[in-house]
Amino acid sequence: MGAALRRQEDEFTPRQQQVLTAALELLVEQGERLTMTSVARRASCSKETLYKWFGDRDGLLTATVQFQASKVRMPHVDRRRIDAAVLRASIEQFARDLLTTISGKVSVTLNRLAIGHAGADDSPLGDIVLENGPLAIRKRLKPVLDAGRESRLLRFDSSEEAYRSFFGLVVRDVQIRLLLGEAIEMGEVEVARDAARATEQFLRIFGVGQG
Amino acid sequence: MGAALRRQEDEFTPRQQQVLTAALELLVEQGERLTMTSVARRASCSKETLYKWFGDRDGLLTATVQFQASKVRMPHVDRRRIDAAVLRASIEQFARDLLTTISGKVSVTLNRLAIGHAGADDSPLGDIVLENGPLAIRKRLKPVLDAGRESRLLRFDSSEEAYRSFFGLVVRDVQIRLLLGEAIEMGEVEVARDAARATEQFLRIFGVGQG
DNA sequence: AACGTACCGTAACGTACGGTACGGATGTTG
DNA sequence: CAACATCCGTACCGTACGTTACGGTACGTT
Repeated sequence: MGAALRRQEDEFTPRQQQVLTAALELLVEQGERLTMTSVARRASCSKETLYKWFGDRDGLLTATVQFQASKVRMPHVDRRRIDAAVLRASIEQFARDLLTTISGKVSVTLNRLAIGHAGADDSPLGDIVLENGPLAIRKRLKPVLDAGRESRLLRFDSSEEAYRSFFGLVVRDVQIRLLLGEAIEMGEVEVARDAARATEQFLRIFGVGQG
Repeated sequence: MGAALRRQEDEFTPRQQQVLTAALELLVEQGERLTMTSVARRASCSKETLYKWFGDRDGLLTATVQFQASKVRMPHVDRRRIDAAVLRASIEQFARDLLTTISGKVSVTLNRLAIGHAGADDSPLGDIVLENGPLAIRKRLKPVLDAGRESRLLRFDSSEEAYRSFFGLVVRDVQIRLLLGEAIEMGEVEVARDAARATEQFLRIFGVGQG
């Protein structure tokens, strides 16, 4: 997590945040083919201002991703005492959060953007997106997993490995299919069902006793 | 699986295959920003020929993806009789295949390409890539899973659902991290280790008895 | 009132690249 | 050889878009 990856929300003036919001909208609507002209028009600002504030097109895109990342504030859950029911509920909640995040339009759009840029230049978009999405949830989940282990409810060697299996069980092929353009219905019902199933399976693997 | 998604290898003349190979190389090297000129130069052909053969840039890219897909011939495994050891070995082999495929440079490149195009136009690239990668493996794995169920070695309601959990356990966050540009070492050793772990976990969830 | 600053709107520039046209070389058929 | 097809090499066209330049306006400061 380099200094450039996280950025405080108040580093952007309100007017700049309007511009970035417009850019994000256009990104969701049109993807990578947004033009500087379209952003200026949507945000009712001049192109000169865009270039003064963000340097160039890449700077605008980077700022947009950072802006979005700065909006995601994570409540920090850290439980010392925990029982089986609380543990299960916590894990299931994280599964819901993760699924909701990655199936959202903004997430799909920004992941597409970062993936597109990962091939060519060495822009920091990939790191920012990675840091903002899965890794953020992982940071929050880790103390829960550790507490579960200390309470003899979970068994694993590395919380890193446990989290990655959790990620796989929750996300499965949903993310890649969404990125590839498949129209998958992921409403509250589907998210809840998948989260419950993933939690069940996770506890089957890492839970102690009958889970 | 529409007719356009699969294409026989011999639908392309040898010279055309040379051109497509060159295009694939450039795609891996430079990603989406390959130009028609660069393809013509690399393949020692004229741009006019490119347009005559493939229509336009999108047609060339589509043909390239189809060409790559046509090269992946899958041996069809279909076992009627099966025991626990064979089942485990088969599943583990599929896990290795899947991991090897998705962590390959060509796979990463073509997935990036298809994801980039999924945002804007409705090009068939996404479907082709999906069909060629995970779904191809799924088709091969399904009879094995079914045989496992019939032999009372596995328990699941839907083989579709079982496969998707298998996919998640195998791939985890590797694919998205690769797509986002992270340099993950995935040699034979890592693939084998991950495949063994995923198989273990899969059997823990879906296996009957102590697995 | 005068000035500087910040910003909008728009016109213009430069260029990269998709796509087309044409000449010439090579090979094939009759 | 003649006629024709295929395809290479290259010059060229049109356009979209990133980037810059510039004139005009609103507003705060002195």
